[in-house]
Formats: sequence, structure tokens, C-alpha cells
Amino acid sequence: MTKIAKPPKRQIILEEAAKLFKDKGYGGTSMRDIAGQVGMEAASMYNHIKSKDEILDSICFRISDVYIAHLREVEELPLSFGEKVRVLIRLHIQLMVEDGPAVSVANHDWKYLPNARLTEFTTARRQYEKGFAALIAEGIAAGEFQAVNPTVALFTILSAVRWVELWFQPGRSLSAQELEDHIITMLLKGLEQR
Amino acid sequence: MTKIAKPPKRQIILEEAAKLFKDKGYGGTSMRDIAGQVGMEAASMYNHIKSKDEILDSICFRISDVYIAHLREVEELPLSFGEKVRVLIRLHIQLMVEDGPAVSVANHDWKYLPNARLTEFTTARRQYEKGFAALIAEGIAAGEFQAVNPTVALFTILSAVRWVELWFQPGRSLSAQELEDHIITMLLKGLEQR
DNA sequence: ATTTCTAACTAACATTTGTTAGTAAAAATA
DNA sequence: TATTTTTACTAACAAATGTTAGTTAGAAAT
Repeated sequence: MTKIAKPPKRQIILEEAAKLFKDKGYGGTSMRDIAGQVGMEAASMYNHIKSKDEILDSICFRISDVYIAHLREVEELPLSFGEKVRVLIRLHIQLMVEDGPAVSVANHDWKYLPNARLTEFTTARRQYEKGFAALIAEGIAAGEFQAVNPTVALFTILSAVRWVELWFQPGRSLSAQELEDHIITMLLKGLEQR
Repeated sequence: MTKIAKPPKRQIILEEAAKLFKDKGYGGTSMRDIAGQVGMEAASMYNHIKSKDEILDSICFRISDVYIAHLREVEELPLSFGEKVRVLIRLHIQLMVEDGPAVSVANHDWKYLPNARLTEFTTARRQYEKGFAALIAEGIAAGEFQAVNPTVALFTILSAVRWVELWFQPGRSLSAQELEDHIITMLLKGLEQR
């Protein structure tokens, strides 16, 4: 009988916090709300976390780290630019489907990070955007993509992917796989030259 | 000498509130924050507005009404489906550029509307989405568009447009007109059949 | 000139907020 | 077994919240 280690309390707190932050916003969620969801008094949570700010910090930077790592991996792959962009879009959608609440928080509530960490976060995000935009620009230079404005293309892609959280329900006619295919078709038929 | 009627206090409050809600969220903005921006004590604002909720209500429904009106107008125009979609996208972007903070609030903070009004708001939005999706579906049926999933197409469009608020600064290399052109190109080259 | 209305103010209210202190039971370690 | 560490609790805190009450100076209306 293999023992399944149940997740430590800290992680449960972070997960429940992410769900609540997604639904009610960072400012709209109280420590008592989170505690209620976890099944504990608000004060007890301070045995596992340092502060409300730190909860937000953990969620945002965990996601931001994943994004950066994905970009670095894709950059090293021996693929065409079109394929690299496809892979990145797939990774975006997969992360959204698997880790929805946390991604939502990283997308919406990062601005409530305390000052020092806020600039760190925006720097990381700009770095990601720069790397992604470079792939698009190189793809244009290589003749794979139409001569669109790379920034507009980048944000159109990021935006389209970001809203998956709002209209995707796992059981609802479309599977995650189909969703990926449809979005990629919609986006890249406009991006790739024919 | 023509007299320029300066806007009534109520409108100033709504405008400043929209800016603050956009930057700090509804929950993150206090009545004292708004009052400070308007140049007045928090309590004084209650001569012009009924409650904090009512501020949010005014902003959200003003924008929602504009969207619905735009849709109704476009539906009546004697245009192809491709052109109708183009017009709708242009109207979206224009509203965003002209009335940015209010649109942001209607996009992000509507969920903090009190219960009764919240369902009214989501109903209105679903109505808009339904009308827009119908245009896409009819365009497909008419052979103007590729046979994409209309829902995916709709949300890709709405999402792409929605993020204009995040990266468009009026003076910044791209004009509003160019922005419109680029986004439409990016989106419709994937939507229109060739 | 007198009254009424408008719009600002100060003071205060009851809640709710994030967080700390102190304590006790339970678990881990010796 | 004895001791230390972990984790939960209750109680309380100071600060911030949306809002009301009461008041007052000036503008508009009579």
C-alpha cells in the first residue's frame, strides 16, 4: 500500500487563496475568507505563511517562472518559427487549463504586489514578451509569417489565450485538445504566409 | 464668448472613480481615495451619488448600453458580414481609446455589482455575445468566413480587442487608426476566406 | 429680504481588515 | 519516556472601510 502524501497545509492555503482571488479579487478576499475555505482560523494560517502579500507573491512568481522556463525551452528547440509559436500557444493554454486560478491571479492581481516585487514581476513579464515578440519578428524575417506588426501580433496571441479562463469549462462540448487546435487555427491562419 | 458648461460634480466623481477602479480595482479603491482625487471629503460625495455600489453600477451599465446599441446599429447596416465584423471591431477599439477607464471597469469589476444588477449585467453581455457570434456564423454560412468554431472566433476577437487598454498609449508610435488596421488585419486574415 | 435649496464640512458610527500575543494540544524527536 | 517543535486555538489590536448625522456657508428662488 503506497502512501500518498497529502499536500502540506501551505500548499492548500495557496490553492484556496488562488481560487478566491480569482473570483473576488485580491482586495475583495479577506484572510478569514481563505481560512474558512481551508478549514482553519485566520490566525492559524500564519503558522504556514508570512502574510497576505506573501501568498500573492508565491502565486504570481510561481506562474511567472513557469512562463520564462517555457520560453527558454522553446527557444532551444530545433523547430521552425511557426512551430515554436504553436508550441508556446499550446503551453499557454495547457497551463491555463491545469492551473487556472493561479494563472488568473498572475494575470489580474499582480498589480497588488508590494512595490519592490512589483517591479521584479513586470520586468520578468517584459522579458517574456520580448522573447516571444523576437520569435515573431524572426519568423517574419524568415518569410514564414506575414509582415504584421510583431507587437500587435504578440498581444493578439497573448490576449486570445488569456481569456480561455473565462469561457472554458472542462466538460463543455470542447475538449482542451480541440480548444488548442481551434485557437491556433484562428490565430495562425492570419499569421502564417500562404 | 461661448460659455463652456463644466461637467457636473457627479460626472467628475464617476470619471475619477473609473480611473481609480482601473488602477487599483473596486475593492482596492476607497471612497476616501476617490474623494481625494475629486478634491472633496468622502462624506461630501454623498450629495451627488447614492453609494459606492451605485458608482460601479453607473459605469458598468453606461458601457454595456453602448455596446448593445453598437450591435443593433451594425446589424441594420447594408453590409457584408465581413464588413459588419470589421465595423464592430473598430467600434470596440474606438470606445476603448476614448473611454478607456470606464471600459476597463466594465470588463474587470462588473463582478462586484450587487446581486440583482449582476445578473442583469451578465444577461446583457450574453446577449451581445450571442448577436456577435450570430454574425460570425452567418458569415460562415454565406461562405465569407472560414469554417471556424464561431465561439472561438468570437472570443478571440473580443479578447484581442480588450487588451488594447494594456498596451496602447496614445502618443506611442502607433496611432489609434493604425492600431485598428493592424488588429483587424491580424484577426480577419484568419477569419476571411481567400 | 426672506426663505429654500445645494453642496460642502467635521465627527462619529459600526464593521471589517491584517496581524500579533499568549496558550494548549498533538506530533516528532531525543 | 521526556522534551522539543509544530500547529491549532481564542482574544485582542490598531487601522481602514462605507456610510450617516448634524451643521453651515453660499446660491437660487420667492
